[in-house]
Amino acid sequence: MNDPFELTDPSEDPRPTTPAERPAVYLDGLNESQREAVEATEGPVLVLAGAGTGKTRVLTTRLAHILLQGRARPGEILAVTFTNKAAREMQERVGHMLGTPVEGWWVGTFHALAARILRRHAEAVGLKPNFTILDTDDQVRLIKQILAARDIDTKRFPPRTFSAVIQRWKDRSLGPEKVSQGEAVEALDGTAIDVYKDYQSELLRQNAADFGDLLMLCVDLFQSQPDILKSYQRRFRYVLVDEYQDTNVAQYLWLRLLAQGHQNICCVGDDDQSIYSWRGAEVGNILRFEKDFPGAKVVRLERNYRSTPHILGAASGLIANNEGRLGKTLWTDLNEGEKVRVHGVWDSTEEARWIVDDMEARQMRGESLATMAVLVRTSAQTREFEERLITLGIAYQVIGGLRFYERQEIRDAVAYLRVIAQPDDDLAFQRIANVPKRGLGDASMQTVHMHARARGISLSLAIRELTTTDELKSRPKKLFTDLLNEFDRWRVEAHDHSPAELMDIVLDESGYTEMWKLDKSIDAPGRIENLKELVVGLSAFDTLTSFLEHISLVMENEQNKGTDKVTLMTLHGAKGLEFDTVYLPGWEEGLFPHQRALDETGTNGLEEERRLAYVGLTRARKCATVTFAANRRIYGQWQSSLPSRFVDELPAGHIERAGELGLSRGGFAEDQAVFGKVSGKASEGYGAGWKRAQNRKPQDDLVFAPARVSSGGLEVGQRIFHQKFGYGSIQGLDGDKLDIKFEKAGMKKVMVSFVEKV
DNA sequence: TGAGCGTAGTTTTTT
DNA sequence: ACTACGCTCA
Repeated sequence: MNDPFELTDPSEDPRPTTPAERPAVYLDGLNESQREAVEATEGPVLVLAGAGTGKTRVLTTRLAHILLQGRARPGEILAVTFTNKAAREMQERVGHMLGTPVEGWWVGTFHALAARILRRHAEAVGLKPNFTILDTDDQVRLIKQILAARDIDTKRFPPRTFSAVIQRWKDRSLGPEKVSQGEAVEALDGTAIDVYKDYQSELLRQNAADFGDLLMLCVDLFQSQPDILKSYQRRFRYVLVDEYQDTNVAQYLWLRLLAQGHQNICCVGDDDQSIYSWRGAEVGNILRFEKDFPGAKVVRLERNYRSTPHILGAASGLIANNEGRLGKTLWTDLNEGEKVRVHGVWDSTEEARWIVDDMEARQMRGESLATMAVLVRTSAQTREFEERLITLGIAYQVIGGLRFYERQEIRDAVAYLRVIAQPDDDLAFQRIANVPKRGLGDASMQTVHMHARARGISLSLAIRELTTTDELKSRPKKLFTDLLNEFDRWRVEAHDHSPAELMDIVLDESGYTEMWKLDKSIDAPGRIENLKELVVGLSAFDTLTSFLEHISLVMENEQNKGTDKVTLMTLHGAKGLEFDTVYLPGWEEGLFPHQRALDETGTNGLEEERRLAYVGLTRARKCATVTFAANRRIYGQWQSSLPSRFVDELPAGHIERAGELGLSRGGFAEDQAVFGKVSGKASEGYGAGWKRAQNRKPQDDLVFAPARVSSGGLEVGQRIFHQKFGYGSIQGLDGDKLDIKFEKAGMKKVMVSFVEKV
């Protein structure tokens, strides 16, 4: 595998051999606005690329155009993406367009590019060039230790909460000293800022950086060292950014600093597809572009090449309910096609059955399974689909879930390599010090820990110092010394062995593989397989350092393609993909839009959920099907649910109720009786949600009564039970929501359908 | 050190 | 309903 960042100095880059005068055949076939986006090479450009409007084509053609015109050498171009997949695709497609692989240009993810810059100037921010990059798991483990040292109650504030707060600060490029007084006092009772300070100094001590640091420290570097910044500004004559709507403040600052001089920055994005605010993305970055870069050219790509008019119409009608959009009008030349099907079912089991049966019918008609996808709001929803698919013997793949390097055995093995590469890597050392069991239990680790902390040194160093004192008992002292000697030996071995060979040696000599061989549990053989796979993967690397960089920043899920399979994944995972046939199950209030999005971020949350629905619909080329169930199991309990408000927002002219409704009527009959009983009492204060449901003319027969509360009598003072918040009493009625004072959780606004009378 | 038990949490995910 | 965790006790 190539290191994507193998870089030659720009002066060594060969000039493109193609003369600029050559007729630009690669521009043929672009529509007018696409061409405009490609040809506007100078100055700031914002390309608002609606779903399916040929964004990737524009990006790659623009890059090729800059190179072919001789405006820049490859090394003078910076192309930034969010995912490795996107970076790889860009690399491949530009190479393909030019007929030769492009080498020496800076294409990659924000994090990989920032890491690369940071390694060159590590000393300027207090790191060494071989610093370790910590992942989420490492972060949390480190925070746990800090909380323990500070005696903070992890019951009240779990480590993850601190991790999240710190990450959000880093997303905004706020180091501990830059967090405002007000925020510092407020966050987690003022403890977060102290933990943040400890966390940062501990990272420096361990010569490590987390994902957020890569951007934040790079911004710090640029701001504190104008000369360094200038050198990069001069180097990168053209800057290109994909998925701009997903950038956070740190990334925005990073880009702005780099593009400040020449202002040749082209950002491509779609505000309607911004679905990552929960991990720090700021839609504001895209909405503000013209202010940040005065004189910016804005190009709208509105011609859609993917979906039929009905699908496009449904999606556009839906997204029109959002406010504060930059606004685009998607259109297409394609034939009308089918309307978006909307289908109500009794419960989630029936939903899975109905959808999978529909897929099977298509397969019988000769449609390939690979053209079909089920896009869910939450990953738990895939389970019932899997069960049904297994029953019918239909091949499927679930995208998402645990990744290769997130598995325990892989992380352990990598931890050995990390300690070899960097003796100060305490997190890695702790992970494997007693794995396999060496008799180094908590007690002796504690002693080492205390000494290390007191002296402000790494665990390895602490052990070395302790070998001359009596603080450790003689047995653990010897065991620790043996372990350190092993590592010293492996470090020597590392000189004349490839990383793969070294891994082999270490796994063998440490007894790690042996440990799993002796393990009787069912997943042990699989783990040994994974370790073998790791060694194979390692053989592509020449140096330990390049491998470690790869595993923390570039490594991804291997998805065995080839066989014809249906795809199951979350809506988030589907961004950027397309399928002929798309199924969108679970369009119910509380699930989609998700209750937590509504509770935690209100209107903004709702709008983001709506964008998610928009993303889902626009994945479909030919056929989109929305379904919702009257009953669904949530946290193990059956709850009744109302169709999502998004169902109402789909323009009537573009949808059709699926013909098979009759199938589910049997199921409804029972419900209708309940419904009748309830509706008589509706006037007693069921609220607008109920009325909304009952007034819904076109879909009257798709409306369900929440069985839970159907015995009526929801009024102020009523005692209720909520699955998540426990017991409480109703304080007020507000539409389909209730204001409830919970005994433990305090005041909350919750959905009618989620409470039970007690 | 490890099994057994009780409690809390259960949206989305990249790097 | 299910899981993952942290704690207790043998």
